[in-house]
Amino acid sequence: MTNSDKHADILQAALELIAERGFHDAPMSEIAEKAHVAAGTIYRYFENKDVLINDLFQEIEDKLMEVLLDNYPLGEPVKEQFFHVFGELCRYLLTHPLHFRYMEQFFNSPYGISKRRDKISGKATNYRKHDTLAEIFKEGISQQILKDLPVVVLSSLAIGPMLYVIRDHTLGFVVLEESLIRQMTEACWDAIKR
Amino acid sequence: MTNSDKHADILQAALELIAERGFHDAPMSEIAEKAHVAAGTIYRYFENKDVLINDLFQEIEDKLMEVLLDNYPLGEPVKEQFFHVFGELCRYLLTHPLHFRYMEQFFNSPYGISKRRDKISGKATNYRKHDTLAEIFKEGISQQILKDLPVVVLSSLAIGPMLYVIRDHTLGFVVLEESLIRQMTEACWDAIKR
DNA sequence: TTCACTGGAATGAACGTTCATTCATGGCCA
DNA sequence: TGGCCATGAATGAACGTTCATTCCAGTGAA
Repeated sequence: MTNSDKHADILQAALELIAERGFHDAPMSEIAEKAHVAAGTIYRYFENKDVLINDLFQEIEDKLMEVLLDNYPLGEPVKEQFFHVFGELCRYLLTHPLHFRYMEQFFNSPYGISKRRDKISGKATNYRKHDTLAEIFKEGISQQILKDLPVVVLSSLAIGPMLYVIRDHTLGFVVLEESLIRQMTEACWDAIKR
Repeated sequence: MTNSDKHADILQAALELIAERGFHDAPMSEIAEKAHVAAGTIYRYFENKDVLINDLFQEIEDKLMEVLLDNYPLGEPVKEQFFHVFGELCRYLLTHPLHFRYMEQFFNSPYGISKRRDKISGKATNYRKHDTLAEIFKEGISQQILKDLPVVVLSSLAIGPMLYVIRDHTLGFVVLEESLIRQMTEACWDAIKR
């Protein structure tokens, strides 16, 4: 194969292994094997495992943001914006279960926690991406459409259930068809609307 | 100290270390050190690390169940039962942050996932404990008080947000005072009520 | 030939677990 | 009472394994 892009191959292999088995059961040797590359080769593309893990996170987050901001109903009512983001996010995660499971692992690990801490304290190294959902909530609160609760709490009320259910879906505990997604979205809206 | 209970000491040390740093950053050697015990001694009390981890989970779950079932408003309306369980759970987790963080780690790991799988498929090894919350939801659905959604989904809608917010609380991202808890409980009820 | 890239064996640190040994206690006999 | 022994809990050095990372010989395009 003349056109091999080892950088991408390695990321893909890492994604599959880590999403399925977790950070600690995804040895570099196996990532290498899956990427059809030798163990040492990985280190030509990524300084070490931590960097690989963080790069992969960044890649996924970028893709996700792109999807969320595509066709974004700017200027439309808050409810519409919420349904757009919620729906797209849900659809994306359901069609990309590996990305979902990877993100879940990431946020439940020290990697994700420190990233989150940076973000909330405003020390994000990454300015181009503003927090879409937080903006919607602030707007909704000031328009008295949403309950007057801290943004972090509104986020949890809206997104928390969805993430749980998607997890149950990827684990095979529920089947999330379109109508169920709609009902859930409504229920989450009920939870945050005033 | 004549009255040392090494079994309990080891569990406590494991709890603290694992809750703070995760399963994979809690070596047996350090658990031993923290419990003021030699490495080998742990193996007199627990067959191996997996057993230690599962025993600790069981202990915490038992304590939690005891709290939830204490003063349980049997025969009262569904809403009342829900508020009781929700409130007690919330209070318990907030006053036992180590237990909360441990459970979180556990459920986000292969340990917890297989446990959950057993439970849902009815293969639980542990018959004495019925799933309180699931019972409430089934009752609420049949009385047409709650939305007609799968129990797993209702659970996520009700409990998901709370767990997220408590996490943010233990990480210092929000301060959960009593009024905020009440507002959240109401919001969760809004999400599941018909 | 040169040189950037690759493969995969080698390295060393960290871990869970084992086991030969030590230690502490309580019962027993003189 | 005082000395001895039996029991089994506790110890921690050592072992085997796994892993991330390094190193260097080999390869092929220019």
